[in-house]
Amino acid sequence: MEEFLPIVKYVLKHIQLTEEEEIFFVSLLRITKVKKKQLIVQPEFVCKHSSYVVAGLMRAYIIDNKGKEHTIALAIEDWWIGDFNSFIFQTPATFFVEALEDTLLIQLDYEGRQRLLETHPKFEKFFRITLERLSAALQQRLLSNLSKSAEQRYDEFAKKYPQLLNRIPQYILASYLGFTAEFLSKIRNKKVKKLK
Amino acid sequence: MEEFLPIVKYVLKHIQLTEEEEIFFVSLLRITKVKKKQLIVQPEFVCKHSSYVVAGLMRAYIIDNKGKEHTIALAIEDWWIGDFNSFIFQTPATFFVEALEDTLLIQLDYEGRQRLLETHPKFEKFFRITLERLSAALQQRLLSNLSKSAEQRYDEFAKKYPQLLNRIPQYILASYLGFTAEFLSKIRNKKVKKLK
DNA sequence: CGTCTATTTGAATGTACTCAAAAGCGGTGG
DNA sequence: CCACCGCTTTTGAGTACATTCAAATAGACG
Repeated sequence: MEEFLPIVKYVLKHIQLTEEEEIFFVSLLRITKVKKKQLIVQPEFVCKHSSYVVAGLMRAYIIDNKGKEHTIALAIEDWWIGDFNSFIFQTPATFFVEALEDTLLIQLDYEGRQRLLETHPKFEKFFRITLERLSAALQQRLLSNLSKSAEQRYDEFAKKYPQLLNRIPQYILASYLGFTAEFLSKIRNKKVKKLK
Repeated sequence: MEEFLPIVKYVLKHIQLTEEEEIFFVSLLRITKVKKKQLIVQPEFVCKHSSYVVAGLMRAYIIDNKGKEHTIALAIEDWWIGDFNSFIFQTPATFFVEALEDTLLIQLDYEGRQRLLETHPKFEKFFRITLERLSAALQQRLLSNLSKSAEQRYDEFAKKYPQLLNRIPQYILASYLGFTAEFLSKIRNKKVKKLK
């Protein structure tokens, strides 16, 4: 049970659980270890699990029709990742989900989630709250893309996730922020020069 | 009660209700009529209601530090609108929410929603499902902004919401899609010329 | 109608992209 | 432990997509 502690703590932040509820919840989970560069979701296949990151770093991305990657989500410790659309509606994925570092995941599959919600409706509240936060974050990111320049978005990210800045390859960060790796390099270079 | 039928139908799409539940839910609602250009939310004030559009058209937008408007959401019949962050966390709004047409709203205030969730946990499921759909839609829009050109985004919108195309002023549509009104005009002009 | 707001048009500009090549860096095997 | 290979980052020149600003035109509403 020890190994499921992080996710249980996460759930307890949002709802209270009896011992029975906790045990049932944990019984639906499984541990998965993935190595750097390994894919856990890919286009055409249905995304069967929602994955909670215990340790490590994951990302979800697409490849557009020009062959360019666009990072739709990043997830470090205590975050969730997957192809959201594919998981919720159990339709073929459009994203790749890969490990950027060796990563330890705790996974809940779709059937498990369904059973959990049917037998323990208390978890509806848990998912409702986490979805509120997800929606709020997505809206903020959209707003940022609509109203800010590339450099402003970079600064915003650097301020919000300083610990991530040196953990993610720059070409991936660029694809997350919505511009090219070359341009990110130029933004950084400009900042270095300014400091002198 | 008649006037609350649209919203009740909307809820019934996602969860089943007993007569008691339906009556209690409706007791928490109120009808609001807003005229074109009228604001129902503005920055600094807390967004107290979640608004369901019965008839008409609303939009949520911000004004950035250069004085430009960015439309974060549009809502026609059978959609919800508000300053999501402000409503969920009951913090000061950052958006304006205004009517683009004379609009009939049904509103649920924050306290009402809280009471509803506390006394009728069944509604957790309702909000969970609607939030799943909201998140999925936001993610798709973000993806579109990350990976597509202005013209492609316009085409996508035109295909997805043909009925909205001639109902929204073009400068607002442009601010929703993430480019300027002038550029939208040029995109449209180009299309007209191609047809000849 | 007249006025106010929205759309169009054009020229100049800017931000970010493309492509290609060089430099840097990190891991792996000999 | 060093040399090499592959991947990431940097650099620069040329380009493209989209913006800005200003003025003209078209539309909507009282």
